[in-house]
Amino acid sequence: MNKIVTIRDIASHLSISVSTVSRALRGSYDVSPETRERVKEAARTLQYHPNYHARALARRSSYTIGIILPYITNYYFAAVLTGIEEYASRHGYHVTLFMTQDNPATEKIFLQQLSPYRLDGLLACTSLDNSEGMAYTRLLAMGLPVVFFDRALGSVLASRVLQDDVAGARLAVTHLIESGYRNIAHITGAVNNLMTSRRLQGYLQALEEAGLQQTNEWVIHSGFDVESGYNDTGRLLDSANQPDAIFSVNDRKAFGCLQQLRERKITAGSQFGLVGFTNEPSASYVFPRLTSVEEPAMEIGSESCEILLKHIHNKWKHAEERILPGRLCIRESSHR
Amino acid sequence: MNKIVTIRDIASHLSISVSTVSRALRGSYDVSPETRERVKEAARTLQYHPNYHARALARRSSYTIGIILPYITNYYFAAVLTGIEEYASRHGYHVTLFMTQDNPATEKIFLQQLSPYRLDGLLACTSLDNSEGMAYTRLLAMGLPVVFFDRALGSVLASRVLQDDVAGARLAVTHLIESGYRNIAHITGAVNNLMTSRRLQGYLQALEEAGLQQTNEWVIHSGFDVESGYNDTGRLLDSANQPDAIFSVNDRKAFGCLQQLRERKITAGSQFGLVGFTNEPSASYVFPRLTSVEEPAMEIGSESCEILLKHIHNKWKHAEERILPGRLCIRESSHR
DNA sequence: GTGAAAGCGCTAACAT
DNA sequence: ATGTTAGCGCTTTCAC
Repeated sequence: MNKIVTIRDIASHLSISVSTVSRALRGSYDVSPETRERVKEAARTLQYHPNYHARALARRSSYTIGIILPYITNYYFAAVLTGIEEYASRHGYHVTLFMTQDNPATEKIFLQQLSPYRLDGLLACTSLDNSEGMAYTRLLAMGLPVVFFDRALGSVLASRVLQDDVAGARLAVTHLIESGYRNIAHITGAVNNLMTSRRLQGYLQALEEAGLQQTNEWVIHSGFDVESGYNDTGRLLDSANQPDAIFSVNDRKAFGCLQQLRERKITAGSQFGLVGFTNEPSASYVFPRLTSVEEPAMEIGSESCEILLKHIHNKWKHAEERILPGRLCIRESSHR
Repeated sequence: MNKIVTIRDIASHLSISVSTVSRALRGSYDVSPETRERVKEAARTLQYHPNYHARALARRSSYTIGIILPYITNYYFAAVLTGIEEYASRHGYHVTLFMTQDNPATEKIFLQQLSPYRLDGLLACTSLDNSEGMAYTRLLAMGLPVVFFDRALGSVLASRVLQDDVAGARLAVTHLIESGYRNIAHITGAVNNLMTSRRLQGYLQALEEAGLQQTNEWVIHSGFDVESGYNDTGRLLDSANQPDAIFSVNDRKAFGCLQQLRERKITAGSQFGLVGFTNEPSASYVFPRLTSVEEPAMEIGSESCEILLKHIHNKWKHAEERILPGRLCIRESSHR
């Protein structure tokens, strides 16, 4: 590495003191316009580049936030992260990424490495099976602001940004009802999962509001993937009490559902209604195109980052919960 | 923020010197097992957390690498980034993310902020319209190792990891030919784009190898999105000289193609052959399921990170180019 | 408006 | 094997 140009070099080059250079460089107070210009000019010609670690050390703040999330190969998280990065970088913050692969052990390891001496704040989406918030509580106690997004630990007192799963699910199911479907099943994830239970709740509410009967038979809990959707739909269609529509907890399961329907020569969007959740781009590539509840992924990202920065700047002292509404994107799969 | 526990505190608590503590803490040489244990014990009880910025300042190395890329909402880049993050964190490196939105101006701004005083290395995928590599050359000259992935600037002498687009395209087209299709068109991106020209080259090679005639009519340049695929396919099917198969430069265009075929009641996978490129997950959600050339996205990520770390550790002095092969995933859309 | 000086927390010679 | 010490580059009182 070549010799490093520091503010000291600028100072001696200009025969002024380092403190003046320091002040001039971040265009701050108490420095005459002329000196400021001379300093900036010198910085340019000497090819000065600030050392962020030195700054972070002296200032005890690094202008860097950490993001903990399961993965980014699914559209939803990629969009959330995009929202975060965009907001953060627009406000002068950098973003370090920690991908847990949805593994609580990996998450824990990351968490143990972190501290306020490294990061100004943390945005986290916990692993699915993570139940204990100790590591987060420790970080908060050390003075590191934490904001949860999408998934939050109930045991940890921190701000959180979630989407309105209940309302979204109600929207979806009400739409199916209005389209003329009456026997609406719900395929969803594991029973103890928070997202599962919220979307189920919305499903049940919608049925109730419409005076439709609820049957346990029509609620199938399994995985969140395409194959589970395929299998769940198979089970429903094989049962004596066949539904004529399905509300799927997410798009991926809905894609599996489409496949199953296709194999049975059941036309989705006329004989059979289908609505998904997430509204990933592929929802409009499949056939028939999938009606889906759009999750406000980018907004979740940017709003959680906004809250985090407020915490960092000490604007907000206490935890806030923000719940963002979704929006129904109506396509062919829910026609009648 | 609470009072900070430093190695000095541990030292005085144990009545030993800070250097011993420092050495003991990163389990290094020249420290007796007993002291090491006592130090680690004290660190735990005193709730010591290392200050990475202080360390980075003293060591002139931050164990952090930067990633510049256009976006992550498409599957390919998300997978590459996953490969990078996984490799990096497994080797003790952290990853800071810079998303350019494929905008050269944004890219340039990021690049100007960066320096070896902040990062140990940089992994970059340049914006599509970026032609000038000055900023990268400057960084390299400052001693910051840079490795390009997926897209590289010809003008910059740095290592790069790319996929074998030519071979992949040849694979795709040869497969169509072997399936019995003879009139194979190619829908692709802008003429001056590097990916476009490489995949086109593979397409032409395959035709030539099979002794099939090449027609300019059957090569359509437009955008990379679904809609372009839809439109391009429309043009081809409206032309006097109709193809019976399409090799699409990517999956998204292929999805548009499927839509167009569907509207015209042309059955892909029997009347008409179709192969895409990328093999994103949705390739197997659509109907008929899309045959596609799988891009080794994760590997591109991990291998570029591997090369970068070698540069950082000064193992490799000069630039290396690595070209990874793809693999054809055969599904229904290319049957006959 | 500008300067001197004391750190920020850690590392790495060098000495012992 | 352990200690002493001089920084790493920047910020920030506190004087003037």
